[in-house]
Amino acid sequence: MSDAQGAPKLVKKKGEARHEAIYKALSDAIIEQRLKPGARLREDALAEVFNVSRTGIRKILQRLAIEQLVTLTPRRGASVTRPTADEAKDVFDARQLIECGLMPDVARRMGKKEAAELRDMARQERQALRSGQQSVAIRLSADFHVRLAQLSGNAALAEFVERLCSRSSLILAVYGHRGHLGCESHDHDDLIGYLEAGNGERAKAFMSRHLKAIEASLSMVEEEENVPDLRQIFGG
Amino acid sequence: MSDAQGAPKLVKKKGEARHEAIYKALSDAIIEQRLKPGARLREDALAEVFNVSRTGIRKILQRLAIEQLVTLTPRRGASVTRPTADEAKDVFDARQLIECGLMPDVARRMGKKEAAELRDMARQERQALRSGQQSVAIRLSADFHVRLAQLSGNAALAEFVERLCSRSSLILAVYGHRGHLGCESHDHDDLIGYLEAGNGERAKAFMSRHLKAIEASLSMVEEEENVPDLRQIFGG
DNA sequence: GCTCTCGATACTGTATACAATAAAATCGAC
DNA sequence: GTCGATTTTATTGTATACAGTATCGAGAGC
Repeated sequence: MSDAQGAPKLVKKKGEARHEAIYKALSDAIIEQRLKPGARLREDALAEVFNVSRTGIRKILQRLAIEQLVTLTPRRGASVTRPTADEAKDVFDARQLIECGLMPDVARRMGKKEAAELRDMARQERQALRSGQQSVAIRLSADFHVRLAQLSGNAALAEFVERLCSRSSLILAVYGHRGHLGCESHDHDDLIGYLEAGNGERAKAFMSRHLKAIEASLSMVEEEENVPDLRQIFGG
Repeated sequence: MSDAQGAPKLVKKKGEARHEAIYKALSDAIIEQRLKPGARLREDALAEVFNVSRTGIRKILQRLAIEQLVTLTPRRGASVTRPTADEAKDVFDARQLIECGLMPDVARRMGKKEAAELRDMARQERQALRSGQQSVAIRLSADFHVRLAQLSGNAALAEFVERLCSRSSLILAVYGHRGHLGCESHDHDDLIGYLEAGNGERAKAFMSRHLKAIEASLSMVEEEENVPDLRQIFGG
């Protein structure tokens, strides 16, 4: 899993899949902070790096804009969204309401297979953290929360959680200190325990503390911006 | 308000605003069921009706697809989404969780000005209902719920409610009987009363009953599809 | 030396043209 | 007469070319 999906490899998949791959490469790069908030994303440059025309790039940028990972300024183009403190508060309040509210349903539907899958995800996350890949760990943590929401069986809410987790990753990447990661090492394992025991109310309370702890760990200090080298980041 | 924004008037607004107008015309047409679920939306036809090139239309269709008002099938093009019963359940469960959870915050921030604005919206809704414009009333009802969510001060959750209300309108347009509208005549006024009195808990309970009542009023019978005449619908 | 204006440049916004593919219709065979 | 294969057509996917606009730099005036 080392440096992950680094280079898109210029594989000539047909249509659909190619765009999806570019989308994922971009969103991962943003979430893992290889593309830092404020970085401009020029259509020409991206088109060249990924070997597609600007048409396809624009489609992807628009999607990322709707998910609020990039900001689309009318005649200035796209740039990686720089989340504000207010937005951060809204996002974590929303997660508090939705994710906690989902826990009873998740507990009800949690089976052996699901629990095993979640434990595996938690394990991968710890491993990334141990090997110093903090930003990768942040993304894996988000994946965990999303998978959890999907287990509730409500697709609409799961999608919202997915959006909120993406934004959270961006927020964590910007405002989280190095060394003090948002999700404590064993929180996720403890949570799985409560859910597997069918104790929805306890899981709900635990999730609430868990999210509060993440939010409390943020330090609201902004970093400076710099010009990104797309070729280096994507290895194109 | 009669036949509303029927023809886009071919006004040559510059760029931004033009697309926004087309987007609104389309989403309103879908929500008010002038474009029925399953109706195909051909890019050429839309481009001609709205006097823009396919490029702009595609952008708008993609946005509508993300909001799940239209369904984008890979090489088949766009069609108005036909919500399933499962989706309807998810949407109303999600509204139950989010909108009810928001009521305490809304009650806390509700002032005289906000209450007056909401009462005016409720009045317009009743008026549309009285004059037999059921689908317009459905849209106005959605606007009311969205405005309410915005008053909570949480932009992220307000956006989610907006999405859920759009989908609800589509669901109501499809599954609601004629004559028995989702939102009862005075429910919204009663709700404003509780909120203005600062009684968040009571408002929360009332909203819960309100949403349950809407969902219970649905009859899960599907209608047949037919080919739409875009020129007639948009008056182009 | 500073600021304001004018020009060049770089980038996005939009349309159009071309290629690819899936649905439909027609023709032929059984 | 019906089923199947092939051609035709309709519609989306993609790239490219052109136009418009904002930004940056240079030069002149104060």
